[in-house]
Amino acid sequence: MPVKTAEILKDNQLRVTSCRRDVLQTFLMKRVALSHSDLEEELKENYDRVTIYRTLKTFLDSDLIHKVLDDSGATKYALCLHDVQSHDHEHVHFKCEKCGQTNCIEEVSLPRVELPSGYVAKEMNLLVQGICKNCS
Amino acid sequence: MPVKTAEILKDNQLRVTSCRRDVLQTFLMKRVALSHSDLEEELKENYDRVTIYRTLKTFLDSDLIHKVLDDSGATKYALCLHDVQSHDHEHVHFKCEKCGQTNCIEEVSLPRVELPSGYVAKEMNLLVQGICKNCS
DNA sequence: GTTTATGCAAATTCTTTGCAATACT
DNA sequence: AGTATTGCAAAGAATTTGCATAAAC
Repeated sequence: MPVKTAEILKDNQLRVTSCRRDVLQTFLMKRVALSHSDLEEELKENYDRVTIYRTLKTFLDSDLIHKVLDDSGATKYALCLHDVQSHDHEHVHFKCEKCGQTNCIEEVSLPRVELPSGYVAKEMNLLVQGICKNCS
Repeated sequence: MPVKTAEILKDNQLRVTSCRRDVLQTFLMKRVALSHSDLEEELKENYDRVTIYRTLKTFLDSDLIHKVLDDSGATKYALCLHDVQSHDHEHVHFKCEKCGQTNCIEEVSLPRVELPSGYVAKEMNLLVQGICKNCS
């Protein structure tokens, strides 16, 4: 178990617990958006369902993760580690219809969208669905 | 009760029932994305919760409505009536942080996004969050 | 008359809350 | 030692399924 996870938690003023480290580690390894049930699947031997819910909430509050839009109904989350210089509030995600995985596309930045007057945009999320690199 | 709803249902090879007409009518009147519970709120005197779920599923299968992305966890739906000449698979929605309403922005078309090679896009959904025209 | 939709009951799944025991700093 | 986190039980939403009745074609 790398120390990296402990450092990330400390950097975010969070107590270092093994559940938090393991959840963080799972995000780092999988590198795709994960739902609560994905994490539960992965970690249910070790941690209670409720603890995983609370861990996600804690990470969300600390902006360590963010919600990833999904049309499946399940709420998914992804890490936010790369956000300091890039645009914090613009996310492009790709969801593959074959393998079901959703990942952040970092190579692409969201084009400016001109909204009708009166609208103030604070955050933009683009979800592209189709076939991913691995499945095509 | 306008006949319009019956025609729309027939055009989509669906049986004309009063629940379907009322759900459709609600979408036509409200002109914003609605969740199951929004509809239940509106129609609970008349129809069972389950029937509304099934109506939504039927409409979804017929492409009469589509899912609207939302980061609140609740699944929202919107009508797809304007889709013949416009781009069927590109939706821009705006969710207001003040009033909570989500609506389709028809004035804006989604700019082309260049994906890394290997990716095939079939559908794109942009969710913009901020303050809407009415609340600003 | 045949097929499809509805309502009700009940089962599942998803998420949250309270509280005592435990782990972190 | 003091504070925050965890696990367990249980409550509360959200969603699905089965089946008999009712409505649509």
